[in-house]
Amino acid sequence: MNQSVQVKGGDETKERILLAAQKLFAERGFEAVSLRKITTEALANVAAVNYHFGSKEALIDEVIVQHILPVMKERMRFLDEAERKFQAGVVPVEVILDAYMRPFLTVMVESGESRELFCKFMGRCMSERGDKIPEQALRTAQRVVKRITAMLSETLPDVEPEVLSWRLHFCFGVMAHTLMHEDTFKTLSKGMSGDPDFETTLQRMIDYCIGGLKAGSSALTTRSGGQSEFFF
Amino acid sequence: MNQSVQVKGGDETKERILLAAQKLFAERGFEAVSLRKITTEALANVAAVNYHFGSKEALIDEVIVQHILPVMKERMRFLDEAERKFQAGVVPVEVILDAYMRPFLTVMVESGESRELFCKFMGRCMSERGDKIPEQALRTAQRVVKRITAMLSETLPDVEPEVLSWRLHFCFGVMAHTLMHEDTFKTLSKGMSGDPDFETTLQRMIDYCIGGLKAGSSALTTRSGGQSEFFF
DNA sequence: AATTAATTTAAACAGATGTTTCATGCGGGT
DNA sequence: ACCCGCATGAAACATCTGTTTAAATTAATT
Repeated sequence: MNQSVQVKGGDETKERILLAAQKLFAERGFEAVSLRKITTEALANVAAVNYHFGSKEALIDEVIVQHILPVMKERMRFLDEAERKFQAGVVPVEVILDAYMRPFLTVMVESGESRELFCKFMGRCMSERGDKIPEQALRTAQRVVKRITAMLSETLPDVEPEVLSWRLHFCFGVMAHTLMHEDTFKTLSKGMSGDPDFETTLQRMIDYCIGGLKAGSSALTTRSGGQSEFFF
Repeated sequence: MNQSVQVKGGDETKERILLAAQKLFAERGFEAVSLRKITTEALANVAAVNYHFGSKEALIDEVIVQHILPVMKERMRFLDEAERKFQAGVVPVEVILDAYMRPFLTVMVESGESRELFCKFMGRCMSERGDKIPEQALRTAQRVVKRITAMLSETLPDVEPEVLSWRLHFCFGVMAHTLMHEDTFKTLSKGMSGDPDFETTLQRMIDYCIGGLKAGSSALTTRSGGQSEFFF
């Protein structure tokens, strides 16, 4: 029994690098952060990155997967729960959207990460890396989106499939933009209302997206709802 | 009669650089494109950038201003038109949103730029440069957003100011994400419907955003609507 | 035609980039 | 004890980054 023997300290270096990378990626973006900055922050050697991960690109992929997979799994869990609860009829839009967006909150909380860093990182994943998600995360993401699309079209049978696909992507846009700039938006609410927690932001996004998904459409119809390459 | 004397060919080099920069920025992002790649594409010397613009950052700013200002002016024009037309009562949401989003289309058309490049460039402006718009464009952008916010709160008096501010930013998100990934989304509609033009995309965004702006909100209220630093 | 200014060029700048090499240290296993 | 696989470290790799220099070229003015 010796498969990957790191009984004691093991590769705490690897962990430190992953942590530093996530922080710096969140703050400055994937392209903008150099390996030196990462390894300095992680108190490690430059070569350690290529030793443990193979390349910068591979490091990026691993940080992304490590953050996205839990979100996807949580989404699946919420969707399961929703379908169990509403197995009599269709699942309401707000429940689907909640299952889609809330995981960001739950995963953030249980990972104990700072809200700002987590949000920015996720936002960057969507806006800077939306078209090159690592294979591993991609498959899960595809399953989630397919499932949500299916559930939504049951709940909103009046919305044409193609229009629904577009509107779902609009929901992505809302999320990506909001996560990215959550810290900036908080100044939106710096009256006496204090620091609105993420729960408030979440609810605002959901309210808005419900309205968007249910909206009437002004004629202009085309056929066939496809699937794009975006899966956050 | 000699202020900035470039009567004939003048600074066509400057133009070529601006054009090449805009193209490459659209394709790969601001940080990712080097001056060498730009000057090679523009058939110019590397030093030409620093000669004509001063620095890479200044070049970026100029490309952005050059693209954003026309959009802002067009928005103002549409808003004027709308207020003239509806001076009797309030301006409908769809008209405000149209005035806000359509300028992308009109400016794109009259500048004769490729749709894909134009969209991606604008999308990148919003998602990568949202928090550092050059001063010149910032002032105009602020005026536009202030005005739209004011008009919207007249049209939707039931939506609290703070909620409305958030929802307007959600509209930004929809636009940014959509512009960024318009080319990808087009595969969404590659049934027999052919290539949906931007007019269709525009209408879909507007429909969705109308729904979002008008949406009911689930309790959860706080006070005071502020203004953030985002002005696209 | 001579002078001046504006533009373009090749070359070099100092520093940063991702990656590789090779020597060193550390740990348990037989 | 030895050895071996794993992990680290300092240094060098070649290439690329934005910017600057100073000479060469072009164009406009007098």
